[in-house]
Amino acid sequence: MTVRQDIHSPGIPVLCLPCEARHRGVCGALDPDHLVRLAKTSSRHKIEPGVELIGDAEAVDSYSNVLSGVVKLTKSLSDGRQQIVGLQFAPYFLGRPFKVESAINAEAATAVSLCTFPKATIDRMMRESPELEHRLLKQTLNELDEAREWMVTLGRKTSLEKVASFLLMIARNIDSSVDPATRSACFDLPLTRADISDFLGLTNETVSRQLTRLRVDGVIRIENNRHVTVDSISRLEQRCGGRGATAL
Amino acid sequence: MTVRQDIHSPGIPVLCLPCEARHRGVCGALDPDHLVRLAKTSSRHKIEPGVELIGDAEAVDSYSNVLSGVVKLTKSLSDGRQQIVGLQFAPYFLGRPFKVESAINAEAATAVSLCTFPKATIDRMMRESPELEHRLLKQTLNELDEAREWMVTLGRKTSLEKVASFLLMIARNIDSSVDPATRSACFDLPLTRADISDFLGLTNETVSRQLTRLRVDGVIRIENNRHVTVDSISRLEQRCGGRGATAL
DNA sequence: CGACGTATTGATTAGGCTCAAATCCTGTGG
DNA sequence: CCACAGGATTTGAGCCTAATCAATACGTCG
Repeated sequence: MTVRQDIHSPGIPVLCLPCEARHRGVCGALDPDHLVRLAKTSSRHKIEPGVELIGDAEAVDSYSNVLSGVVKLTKSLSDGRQQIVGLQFAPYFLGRPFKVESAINAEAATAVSLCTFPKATIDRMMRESPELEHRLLKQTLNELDEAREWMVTLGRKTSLEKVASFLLMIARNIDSSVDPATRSACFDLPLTRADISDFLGLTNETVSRQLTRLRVDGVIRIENNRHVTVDSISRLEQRCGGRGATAL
Repeated sequence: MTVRQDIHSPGIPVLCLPCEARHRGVCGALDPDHLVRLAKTSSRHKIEPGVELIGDAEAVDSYSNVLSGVVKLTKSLSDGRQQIVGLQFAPYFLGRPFKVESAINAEAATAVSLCTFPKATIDRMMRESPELEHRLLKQTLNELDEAREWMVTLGRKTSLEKVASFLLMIARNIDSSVDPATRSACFDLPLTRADISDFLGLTNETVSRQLTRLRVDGVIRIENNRHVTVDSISRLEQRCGGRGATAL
Protein backbone atom coordinates (compact mmCIF):
# COMPACT_ATOMS: atom_id res chain seq x y z
CA MET A 1 0.00 0.00 0.00
CA THR A 2 1.68 3.18 -1.19
CA VAL A 3 1.58 6.32 0.83
CA ARG A 4 2.65 9.73 -0.27
CA GLN A 5 2.34 13.09 1.37
CA ASP A 6 -0.52 15.33 0.54
CA ILE A 7 0.68 18.72 -0.54
CA HIS A 8 -2.42 20.49 0.65
CA SER A 9 -2.59 19.09 4.14
CA PRO A 10 0.86 19.64 5.50
CA GLY A 11 2.56 16.36 6.24
CA ILE A 12 -0.45 14.13 6.83
CA PRO A 13 -0.33 10.86 4.89
CA VAL A 14 -3.22 10.43 2.47
CA LEU A 15 -4.02 7.12 4.04
CA CYS A 16 -4.75 8.88 7.31
CA LEU A 17 -6.61 11.90 5.93
CA PRO A 18 -10.09 10.38 5.84
CA CYS A 19 -9.44 8.21 8.88
CA GLU A 20 -11.82 8.83 11.73
CA ALA A 21 -9.22 7.48 14.15
CA ARG A 22 -6.63 10.07 13.19
CA HIS A 23 -7.52 12.53 15.90
CA ARG A 24 -8.80 10.07 18.42
CA GLY A 25 -7.09 6.93 19.66
CA VAL A 26 -3.32 6.73 19.65
CA CYS A 27 -2.84 8.38 16.28
CA GLY A 28 -4.05 11.69 17.66
CA ALA A 29 -0.91 11.78 19.75
CA LEU A 30 1.43 11.60 16.79
CA ASP A 31 2.96 14.59 15.04
CA PRO A 32 2.90 14.57 11.22
CA ASP A 33 6.41 13.18 11.08
CA HIS A 34 5.60 10.17 13.21
CA LEU A 35 2.30 9.71 11.43
CA VAL A 36 4.11 9.46 8.12
CA ARG A 37 6.52 6.88 9.44
CA LEU A 38 3.73 4.86 10.97
CA ALA A 39 1.58 5.05 7.85
CA LYS A 40 4.47 3.71 5.77
CA THR A 41 4.34 0.41 7.60
CA SER A 42 0.63 0.21 8.27
CA SER A 43 -2.00 -1.56 6.27
CA ARG A 44 -5.75 -1.88 6.40
CA HIS A 45 -7.64 -5.12 6.65
CA LYS A 46 -11.23 -6.22 6.55
CA ILE A 47 -11.97 -9.07 8.91
CA GLU A 48 -14.96 -11.39 8.83
CA PRO A 49 -16.96 -12.03 12.01
CA GLY A 50 -15.61 -14.93 14.02
CA VAL A 51 -12.05 -14.68 12.77
CA GLU A 52 -9.44 -14.93 15.47
CA LEU A 53 -7.06 -11.98 15.60
CA ILE A 54 -4.85 -12.91 18.50
CA GLY A 55 -4.59 -16.43 19.77
CA ASP A 56 -4.29 -17.32 23.40
CA ALA A 57 -0.65 -17.07 24.47
CA GLU A 58 0.39 -16.39 20.93
CA ALA A 59 3.31 -14.11 20.19
CA VAL A 60 2.06 -10.79 18.89
CA ASP A 61 4.24 -8.72 16.65
CA SER A 62 1.69 -6.17 15.56
CA TYR A 63 -0.72 -3.65 16.94
CA SER A 64 -3.92 -2.41 15.37
CA ASN A 65 -6.41 0.37 15.51
CA VAL A 66 -10.00 -0.72 15.28
CA LEU A 67 -11.54 1.48 12.57
CA SER A 68 -14.99 -0.03 12.54
CA GLY A 69 -16.77 -3.00 14.04
CA VAL A 70 -16.32 -4.65 17.40
CA VAL A 71 -13.55 -6.93 18.63
CA LYS A 72 -14.17 -9.20 21.62
CA LEU A 73 -11.40 -10.08 24.05
CA THR A 74 -11.92 -13.45 25.70
CA LYS A 75 -10.31 -15.70 28.26
CA SER A 76 -11.14 -19.36 28.70
CA LEU A 77 -10.78 -22.14 31.20
CA SER A 78 -9.45 -25.47 30.01
CA ASP A 79 -12.87 -27.14 30.13
CA GLY A 80 -14.26 -24.67 27.63
CA ARG A 81 -15.95 -22.15 29.89
CA GLN A 82 -15.34 -18.77 28.36
CA GLN A 83 -15.56 -15.18 29.51
CA ILE A 84 -15.46 -12.04 27.40
CA VAL A 85 -13.25 -9.62 29.32
CA GLY A 86 -13.55 -6.64 27.04
CA LEU A 87 -15.05 -5.26 23.89
CA GLN A 88 -12.95 -3.06 21.69
CA PHE A 89 -14.90 -0.46 19.72
CA ALA A 90 -13.52 1.97 17.16
CA PRO A 91 -11.27 3.89 17.34
CA TYR A 92 -9.48 1.97 19.98
CA PHE A 93 -6.12 0.44 20.07
CA LEU A 94 -5.63 -3.27 20.12
CA GLY A 95 -2.55 -4.84 21.56
CA ARG A 96 -0.60 -5.29 24.71
CA PRO A 97 2.64 -3.34 25.02
CA PHE A 98 5.58 -4.73 27.01
CA LYS A 99 4.66 -8.30 27.45
CA VAL A 100 4.30 -11.68 26.02
CA GLU A 101 0.59 -11.68 25.51
CA SER A 102 -1.45 -12.21 28.64
CA ALA A 103 -3.42 -15.31 27.70
CA ILE A 104 -6.06 -13.26 25.97
CA ASN A 105 -7.85 -14.15 22.83
CA ALA A 106 -9.10 -11.49 20.40
CA GLU A 107 -11.77 -12.25 17.86
CA ALA A 108 -13.85 -10.18 15.46
CA ALA A 109 -17.38 -10.06 16.84
CA THR A 110 -18.76 -8.23 13.82
CA ALA A 111 -17.18 -7.39 10.49
CA VAL A 112 -14.14 -5.40 11.50
CA SER A 113 -11.75 -3.13 9.71
CA LEU A 114 -8.32 -2.71 11.19
CA CYS A 115 -5.32 -0.50 10.62
CA THR A 116 -2.36 -2.68 11.51
CA PHE A 117 1.27 -1.77 12.09
CA PRO A 118 4.34 -3.58 13.39
CA LYS A 119 4.85 -3.72 17.13
CA ALA A 120 8.43 -2.59 16.70
CA THR A 121 7.43 0.71 15.09
CA ILE A 122 5.07 1.69 17.87
CA ASP A 123 7.43 0.51 20.57
CA ARG A 124 10.14 2.71 19.12
CA MET A 125 7.87 5.72 18.77
CA MET A 126 6.72 5.24 22.33
CA ARG A 127 10.27 5.77 23.46
CA GLU A 128 10.58 8.91 21.34
CA SER A 129 7.21 10.46 22.00
CA PRO A 130 5.95 10.79 25.57
CA GLU A 131 2.66 12.04 24.21
CA LEU A 132 2.04 8.65 22.64
CA GLU A 133 2.67 6.82 25.87
CA HIS A 134 0.45 9.33 27.59
CA ARG A 135 -2.45 8.46 25.30
CA LEU A 136 -1.86 4.81 25.82
CA LEU A 137 -1.89 5.30 29.57
CA LYS A 138 -5.17 7.15 29.29
CA GLN A 139 -6.74 4.43 27.22
CA THR A 140 -5.48 1.76 29.58
CA LEU A 141 -6.90 3.62 32.56
CA ASN A 142 -10.23 3.81 30.76
CA GLU A 143 -10.17 0.11 30.03
CA LEU A 144 -9.38 -0.53 33.68
CA ASP A 145 -12.37 1.56 34.73
CA GLU A 146 -14.58 -0.35 32.34
CA ALA A 147 -13.26 -3.69 33.54
CA ARG A 148 -14.01 -2.72 37.13
CA GLU A 149 -17.46 -1.52 36.22
CA TRP A 150 -18.10 -4.96 34.74
CA MET A 151 -16.73 -6.71 37.78
CA VAL A 152 -19.62 -5.16 39.72
CA THR A 153 -22.03 -6.34 37.06
CA LEU A 154 -20.59 -9.86 37.02
CA GLY A 155 -20.34 -10.24 40.76
CA ARG A 156 -23.38 -8.47 42.10
CA LYS A 157 -26.13 -7.99 39.57
CA THR A 158 -29.07 -10.26 38.76
CA SER A 159 -29.44 -11.69 35.28
CA LEU A 160 -32.03 -9.06 34.37
CA GLU A 161 -29.79 -6.24 35.56
CA LYS A 162 -26.87 -7.77 33.68
CA VAL A 163 -28.75 -7.86 30.39
CA ALA A 164 -30.11 -4.35 30.87
CA SER A 165 -26.64 -3.05 31.71
CA PHE A 166 -25.26 -4.71 28.62
CA LEU A 167 -27.87 -3.11 26.37
CA LEU A 168 -27.18 0.27 27.92
CA MET A 169 -23.45 -0.09 27.39
CA ILE A 170 -23.93 -1.08 23.77
CA ALA A 171 -26.36 1.75 23.18
CA ARG A 172 -23.85 4.23 24.52
CA ASN A 173 -21.05 2.84 22.38
CA ILE A 174 -22.83 2.19 19.13
CA ASP A 175 -25.69 4.59 18.71
CA SER A 176 -24.36 8.10 18.32
CA SER A 177 -27.89 9.40 18.54
CA VAL A 178 -28.13 8.57 22.23
CA ASP A 179 -28.50 12.08 23.50
CA PRO A 180 -30.02 13.29 26.75
CA ALA A 181 -32.73 15.06 24.77
CA THR A 182 -34.47 12.24 22.95
CA ARG A 183 -33.49 9.62 25.50
CA SER A 184 -33.99 6.89 22.97
CA ALA A 185 -31.65 4.59 21.08
CA CYS A 186 -31.64 2.17 18.22
CA PHE A 187 -28.84 -0.18 17.22
CA ASP A 188 -27.78 -3.61 15.99
CA LEU A 189 -26.42 -5.91 18.64
CA PRO A 190 -22.77 -6.62 17.77
CA LEU A 191 -22.89 -9.95 19.63
CA THR A 192 -24.85 -13.17 19.37
CA ARG A 193 -26.82 -14.40 22.37
CA ALA A 194 -24.02 -16.83 23.09
CA ASP A 195 -21.47 -14.01 23.06
CA ILE A 196 -23.66 -11.89 25.31
CA SER A 197 -23.88 -14.75 27.76
CA ASP A 198 -20.09 -15.12 27.72
CA PHE A 199 -19.88 -11.45 28.44
CA LEU A 200 -22.34 -11.50 31.34
CA GLY A 201 -21.43 -14.83 32.89
CA LEU A 202 -24.81 -16.34 32.02
CA THR A 203 -26.17 -18.96 29.61
CA ASN A 204 -27.69 -17.97 26.29
CA GLU A 205 -31.06 -19.28 27.51
CA THR A 206 -31.02 -16.89 30.44
CA VAL A 207 -29.97 -13.99 28.22
CA SER A 208 -32.83 -14.80 25.91
CA ARG A 209 -35.34 -15.01 28.74
CA GLN A 210 -34.33 -11.66 30.17
CA LEU A 211 -34.43 -10.03 26.75
CA THR A 212 -37.98 -11.25 26.25
CA ARG A 213 -38.82 -10.03 29.71
CA LEU A 214 -37.56 -6.54 28.81
CA ARG A 215 -39.50 -6.78 25.56
CA VAL A 216 -42.71 -7.87 27.26
CA ASP A 217 -42.30 -5.08 29.78
CA GLY A 218 -42.09 -2.62 26.88
CA VAL A 219 -38.56 -1.48 27.68
CA ILE A 220 -37.12 -2.60 24.35
CA ARG A 221 -38.27 -3.78 20.96
CA ILE A 222 -36.38 -6.41 18.96
CA GLU A 223 -36.54 -6.97 15.22
CA ASN A 224 -34.80 -9.78 13.38
CA ASN A 225 -33.04 -10.93 16.54
CA ARG A 226 -30.39 -8.28 16.23
CA HIS A 227 -31.94 -4.89 15.87
CA VAL A 228 -32.89 -3.28 19.17
CA THR A 229 -34.90 -0.14 19.84
CA VAL A 230 -34.99 1.52 23.24
CA ASP A 231 -37.69 4.14 23.44
CA SER A 232 -36.81 5.38 26.88
CA ILE A 233 -33.22 5.08 27.99
CA SER A 234 -34.21 6.06 31.51
CA ARG A 235 -36.56 3.08 31.78
CA LEU A 236 -33.69 0.86 30.74
CA GLU A 237 -31.39 2.48 33.26
CA GLN A 238 -33.90 1.73 35.99
CA ARG A 239 -33.40 -1.98 35.38
CA CYS A 240 -29.63 -1.84 35.59
CA GLY A 241 -29.34 -1.96 39.36
CA GLY A 242 -28.70 1.41 40.92
CA ARG A 243 -25.27 2.80 40.52
CA GLY A 244 -23.97 3.78 43.93
CA ALA A 245 -24.78 7.41 44.53
CA THR A 246 -22.59 8.44 41.62
CA ALA A 247 -23.64 8.76 38.04
CA LEU A 248 -21.84 6.73 35.40
CA MET B 1 8.68 15.54 58.65
CA THR B 2 12.16 16.82 57.82
CA VAL B 3 14.22 15.36 55.03
CA ARG B 4 17.85 15.97 54.35
CA GLN B 5 20.26 14.39 51.96
CA ASP B 6 22.42 11.53 53.02
CA ILE B 7 26.05 12.22 52.27
CA HIS B 8 26.96 8.60 51.91
CA SER B 9 24.29 7.62 49.43
CA PRO B 10 24.49 10.20 46.69
CA GLY B 11 21.33 12.21 46.54
CA ILE B 12 18.85 9.78 48.00
CA PRO B 13 16.64 11.25 50.72
CA VAL B 14 17.02 9.53 54.10
CA LEU B 15 13.31 8.98 54.22
CA CYS B 16 13.57 6.82 51.14
CA LEU B 17 16.74 4.93 52.02
CA PRO B 18 15.17 2.12 54.00
CA CYS B 19 12.01 2.11 51.90
CA GLU B 20 11.27 -1.15 50.24
CA ALA B 21 9.25 0.67 47.60
CA ARG B 22 12.15 2.80 46.47
CA HIS B 23 13.25 0.50 43.70
CA ARG B 24 9.91 -0.98 42.94
CA GLY B 25 6.66 0.82 42.24
CA VAL B 26 6.72 4.32 40.84
CA CYS B 27 9.62 5.57 42.94
CA GLY B 28 12.01 3.28 41.11
CA ALA B 29 11.49 5.41 38.04
CA LEU B 30 12.66 8.61 39.68
CA ASP B 31 16.16 9.97 39.53
CA PRO B 32 17.67 11.22 42.81
CA ASP B 33 16.71 14.79 41.98
CA HIS B 34 13.05 13.96 41.56
CA LEU B 35 13.13 11.67 44.54
CA VAL B 36 14.34 14.51 46.70
CA ARG B 37 11.62 16.82 45.50
CA LEU B 38 8.98 14.19 46.01
CA ALA B 39 10.26 13.24 49.45
CA LYS B 40 10.05 16.88 50.52
CA THR B 41 6.32 16.86 50.17
CA SER B 42 5.62 13.29 51.15
CA SER B 43 4.60 11.94 54.51
CA ARG B 44 4.04 8.55 56.03
CA HIS B 45 0.84 7.42 57.67
CA LYS B 46 -0.36 4.42 59.58
CA ILE B 47 -3.96 3.55 58.86
CA GLU B 48 -6.26 1.35 60.93
CA PRO B 49 -8.23 -1.43 59.26
CA GLY B 50 -11.60 -0.28 58.01
CA VAL B 51 -10.64 3.35 57.54
CA GLU B 52 -11.80 4.85 54.28
CA LEU B 53 -8.98 6.35 52.22
CA ILE B 54 -10.85 7.56 49.17
CA GLY B 55 -14.56 8.11 49.20
CA ASP B 56 -16.81 7.34 46.31
CA ALA B 57 -16.78 10.26 43.88
CA GLU B 58 -14.66 12.29 46.22
CA ALA B 59 -12.11 14.70 44.86
CA VAL B 60 -8.62 13.31 45.34
CA ASP B 61 -5.69 15.63 45.66
CA SER B 62 -3.09 13.13 46.76
CA TYR B 63 -1.49 9.90 45.67
CA SER B 64 0.06 7.23 47.86
CA ASN B 65 2.38 4.31 47.77
CA VAL B 66 1.25 1.34 49.80
CA LEU B 67 4.24 0.39 51.96
CA SER B 68 2.62 -2.42 53.89
CA GLY B 69 -0.78 -3.92 54.34
CA VAL B 70 -3.61 -4.31 51.89
CA VAL B 71 -6.02 -1.72 50.53
CA LYS B 72 -9.31 -2.82 49.03
CA LEU B 73 -10.92 -0.94 46.16
CA THR B 74 -14.68 -1.26 46.12
CA LYS B 75 -17.66 -0.18 44.08
CA SER B 76 -21.25 -0.33 45.31
CA LEU B 77 -24.76 -0.24 43.99
CA SER B 78 -27.25 2.08 45.62
CA ASP B 79 -29.05 -0.71 47.45
CA GLY B 80 -25.88 -1.66 49.30
CA ARG B 81 -24.59 -4.52 47.18
CA GLN B 82 -20.84 -4.18 47.07
CA GLN B 83 -18.04 -5.54 44.94
CA ILE B 84 -14.33 -5.40 45.61
CA VAL B 85 -12.74 -4.55 42.27
CA GLY B 86 -9.12 -4.68 43.28
CA LEU B 87 -6.68 -5.27 46.10
CA GLN B 88 -3.65 -3.06 46.37
CA PHE B 89 -0.63 -4.72 47.92
CA ALA B 90 2.71 -3.11 48.68
CA PRO B 91 4.53 -1.53 46.97
CA TYR B 92 1.83 -0.38 44.65
CA PHE B 93 0.63 2.98 43.75
CA LEU B 94 -2.74 4.23 44.81
CA GLY B 95 -4.57 6.89 42.89
CA ARG B 96 -6.10 7.66 39.58
CA PRO B 97 -4.24 10.10 37.38
CA PHE B 98 -6.09 12.41 34.98
CA LYS B 99 -9.57 12.21 36.24
CA VAL B 100 -12.15 13.10 38.74
CA GLU B 101 -12.22 9.90 40.67
CA SER B 102 -14.07 7.07 38.99
CA ALA B 103 -16.65 6.22 41.63
CA ILE B 104 -14.25 3.98 43.46
CA ASN B 105 -13.92 3.59 47.16
CA ALA B 106 -10.60 2.73 48.80
CA GLU B 107 -10.45 1.32 52.30
CA ALA B 108 -7.73 -0.18 54.47
CA ALA B 109 -8.40 -3.92 54.67
CA THR B 110 -5.61 -4.52 57.16
CA ALA B 111 -3.39 -2.12 59.05
CA VAL B 112 -1.79 -0.13 56.28
CA SER B 113 1.16 2.19 56.05
CA LEU B 114 1.18 4.72 53.27
CA CYS B 115 3.61 7.18 51.79
CA THR B 116 1.47 10.05 50.60
CA PHE B 117 2.31 12.97 48.34
CA PRO B 118 0.33 15.72 46.63
CA LYS B 119 -1.27 14.92 43.31
CA ALA B 120 0.18 18.08 41.83
CA THR B 121 3.76 17.01 42.46
CA ILE B 122 3.38 13.69 40.72
CA ASP B 123 1.39 15.17 37.88
CA ARG B 124 4.15 17.68 37.26
CA MET B 125 6.89 15.06 37.46
CA MET B 126 4.97 12.90 35.06
CA ARG B 127 5.22 15.65 32.48
CA GLU B 128 8.96 15.97 33.08
CA SER B 129 9.89 12.33 33.33
CA PRO B 130 8.66 9.89 30.69
CA GLU B 131 10.14 7.06 32.73
CA LEU B 132 7.61 7.78 35.49
CA GLU B 133 4.71 7.64 33.13
CA HIS B 134 6.16 4.47 31.69
CA ARG B 135 6.10 2.81 35.11
CA LEU B 136 2.59 3.95 35.68
CA LEU B 137 1.53 2.52 32.35
CA LYS B 138 3.13 -0.77 33.26
CA GLN B 139 1.37 -0.91 36.60
CA THR B 140 -1.94 0.01 35.01
CA LEU B 141 -1.53 -2.72 32.41
CA ASN B 142 -0.84 -5.17 35.20
CA GLU B 143 -3.94 -4.08 37.08
CA LEU B 144 -5.93 -4.48 33.88
CA ASP B 145 -4.62 -8.01 33.47
CA GLU B 146 -5.56 -8.81 37.04
CA ALA B 147 -9.01 -7.29 36.66
CA ARG B 148 -9.61 -9.41 33.58
CA GLU B 149 -8.36 -12.52 35.30
CA TRP B 150 -10.95 -11.86 38.02
CA MET B 151 -13.69 -11.27 35.48
CA VAL B 152 -13.24 -14.89 34.45
CA THR B 153 -13.41 -15.94 38.08
CA LEU B 154 -16.51 -13.85 38.75
CA GLY B 155 -18.34 -14.82 35.61
CA ARG B 156 -17.45 -18.43 35.08
CA LYS B 157 -16.18 -20.20 38.18
CA THR B 158 -18.11 -22.12 40.82
CA SER B 159 -18.07 -20.96 44.42
CA LEU B 160 -15.46 -23.58 45.33
CA GLU B 161 -13.22 -22.53 42.46
CA LYS B 162 -13.67 -18.91 43.41
CA VAL B 163 -12.58 -19.46 46.99
CA ALA B 164 -9.64 -21.62 45.92
CA SER B 165 -8.56 -19.02 43.36
CA PHE B 166 -8.76 -16.34 46.00
CA LEU B 167 -6.56 -18.29 48.41
CA LEU B 168 -4.05 -18.92 45.66
CA MET B 169 -3.92 -15.25 44.73
CA ILE B 170 -3.41 -14.23 48.34
CA ALA B 171 -0.74 -16.86 48.83
CA ARG B 172 1.16 -15.55 45.83
CA ASN B 173 0.92 -11.96 47.00
CA ILE B 174 1.53 -12.33 50.68
CA ASP B 175 3.71 -15.32 51.36
CA SER B 176 7.14 -14.70 49.94
CA SER B 177 8.03 -18.28 50.71
CA VAL B 178 5.78 -19.59 47.97
CA ASP B 179 8.44 -21.12 45.80
CA PRO B 180 8.15 -23.88 43.26
CA ALA B 181 10.40 -26.06 45.41
CA THR B 182 8.43 -26.41 48.64
CA ARG B 183 5.07 -25.86 47.01
CA SER B 184 3.57 -24.84 50.31
CA ALA B 185 2.39 -21.57 51.77
CA CYS B 186 1.29 -20.03 55.02
CA PHE B 187 -0.28 -16.63 55.55
CA ASP B 188 -2.85 -14.51 57.35
CA LEU B 189 -5.93 -13.66 55.35
CA PRO B 190 -6.00 -9.90 54.86
CA LEU B 191 -9.79 -9.94 54.48
CA THR B 192 -12.76 -10.95 56.60
CA ARG B 193 -15.21 -13.52 55.28
CA ALA B 194 -17.56 -10.69 54.36
CA ASP B 195 -14.79 -8.98 52.40
CA ILE B 196 -13.89 -12.19 50.63
CA SER B 197 -17.51 -12.64 49.61
CA ASP B 198 -17.58 -9.08 48.27
CA PHE B 199 -14.49 -9.93 46.30
CA LEU B 200 -15.86 -13.14 44.85
CA GLY B 201 -19.46 -12.14 44.32
CA LEU B 202 -20.72 -14.62 46.93
CA THR B 203 -22.27 -14.48 50.39
CA ASN B 204 -20.14 -14.93 53.50
CA GLU B 205 -22.02 -18.14 54.27
CA THR B 206 -21.00 -19.63 50.95
CA VAL B 207 -17.39 -18.52 51.43
CA SER B 208 -17.40 -20.16 54.82
CA ARG B 209 -18.85 -23.39 53.49
CA GLN B 210 -16.30 -23.67 50.71
CA LEU B 211 -13.46 -22.90 53.11
CA THR B 212 -14.59 -25.73 55.37
CA ARG B 213 -14.90 -27.95 52.36
CA LEU B 214 -11.29 -27.24 51.42
CA ARG B 215 -10.32 -27.83 55.05
CA VAL B 216 -12.20 -31.14 55.27
CA ASP B 217 -10.62 -32.21 52.00
CA GLY B 218 -7.20 -31.55 53.53
CA VAL B 219 -6.26 -28.85 51.04
CA ILE B 220 -5.87 -26.14 53.66
CA ARG B 221 -5.65 -25.76 57.42
CA ILE B 222 -7.14 -22.77 59.25
CA GLU B 223 -6.17 -21.50 62.69
CA ASN B 224 -7.91 -18.69 64.53
CA ASN B 225 -10.11 -17.92 61.53
CA ARG B 226 -7.39 -15.96 59.82
CA HIS B 227 -4.23 -18.00 59.58
CA VAL B 228 -4.14 -20.35 56.61
CA THR B 229 -1.66 -23.08 55.76
CA VAL B 230 -1.51 -24.68 52.34
CA ASP B 231 0.62 -27.81 52.36
CA SER B 232 0.43 -28.46 48.67
CA ILE B 233 -0.07 -25.50 46.38
CA SER B 234 -0.65 -27.83 43.45
CA ARG B 235 -3.61 -29.43 45.18
CA LEU B 236 -5.05 -25.97 45.68
CA GLU B 237 -4.43 -25.09 42.04
CA GLN B 238 -6.37 -28.16 41.00
CA ARG B 239 -9.48 -26.69 42.61
CA CYS B 240 -9.19 -23.35 40.85
CA GLY B 241 -10.76 -24.39 37.56
CA GLY B 242 -8.28 -25.05 34.82
CA ARG B 243 -6.64 -22.05 33.29
CA GLY B 244 -7.06 -22.25 29.57
CA ALA B 245 -4.02 -23.93 28.11
CA THR B 246 -1.77 -21.17 29.40
CA ALA B 247 -0.19 -20.94 32.80
CA LEU B 248 -0.88 -17.91 34.95
C1' DC C 1 -15.93 -14.07 82.90
C1' DG C 2 -19.06 -11.85 79.86
C1' DA C 3 -20.18 -9.36 75.68
C1' DC C 4 -19.78 -8.33 71.18
C1' DG C 5 -18.51 -9.11 66.57
C1' DT C 6 -17.11 -12.78 63.41
C1' DA C 7 -17.61 -17.19 61.65
C1' DT C 8 -19.80 -21.67 61.12
C1' DT C 9 -23.56 -24.71 60.44
C1' DG C 10 -28.39 -25.95 59.33
C1' DA C 11 -32.93 -25.77 56.77
C1' DT C 12 -35.33 -23.90 53.16
C1' DT C 13 -35.98 -21.17 48.97
C1' DA C 14 -35.17 -19.33 44.50
C1' DG C 15 -32.58 -17.85 40.56
C1' DG C 16 -30.22 -19.49 36.97
C1' DC C 17 -28.49 -23.90 34.70
C1' DT C 18 -29.31 -28.10 32.02
C1' DC C 19 -31.51 -30.77 28.82
C1' DA C 20 -34.89 -30.87 25.27
C1' DA C 21 -38.07 -29.27 21.83
C1' DA C 22 -40.10 -25.84 18.96
C1' DT C 23 -39.65 -21.56 16.29
C1' DC C 24 -37.53 -18.06 13.81
C1' DC C 25 -34.18 -16.03 10.61
C1' DT C 26 -30.79 -16.40 6.70
C1' DG C 27 -29.19 -17.91 2.78
C1' DT C 28 -29.17 -21.15 -1.07
C1' DG C 29 -30.74 -23.68 -4.95
C1' DG C 30 -34.38 -25.18 -7.78
C1' DC D 1 -40.60 -16.97 -5.97
C1' DC D 2 -40.71 -20.75 -3.01
C1' DA D 3 -38.86 -24.74 -0.55
C1' DC D 4 -35.52 -26.30 2.29
C1' DA D 5 -31.38 -26.62 5.30
C1' DG D 6 -28.80 -24.98 8.93
C1' DG D 7 -27.89 -22.26 12.57
C1' DA D 8 -29.52 -19.05 16.04
C1' DT D 9 -33.04 -18.04 19.21
C1' DT D 10 -36.91 -18.83 22.05
C1' DT D 11 -39.59 -21.47 25.14
C1' DG D 12 -40.54 -25.24 28.45
C1' DA D 13 -39.75 -28.58 32.49
C1' DG D 14 -37.00 -30.06 36.13
C1' DC D 15 -32.83 -29.73 38.83
C1' DC D 16 -29.04 -27.84 41.43
C1' DT D 17 -26.09 -24.32 43.26
C1' DA D 18 -25.80 -20.61 45.97
C1' DA D 19 -28.85 -17.20 48.51
C1' DT D 20 -31.68 -16.42 52.43
C1' DC D 21 -33.15 -16.86 57.02
C1' DA D 22 -32.01 -18.51 61.48
C1' DA D 23 -29.47 -20.39 65.19
C1' DT D 24 -25.19 -21.81 67.26
C1' DA D 25 -20.15 -21.63 68.09
C1' DC D 26 -15.87 -19.28 68.25
C1' DG D 27 -12.40 -15.51 69.46
C1' DT D 28 -11.08 -11.29 71.08
C1' DC D 29 -10.96 -7.87 74.24
C1' DG D 30 -12.59 -5.35 78.05
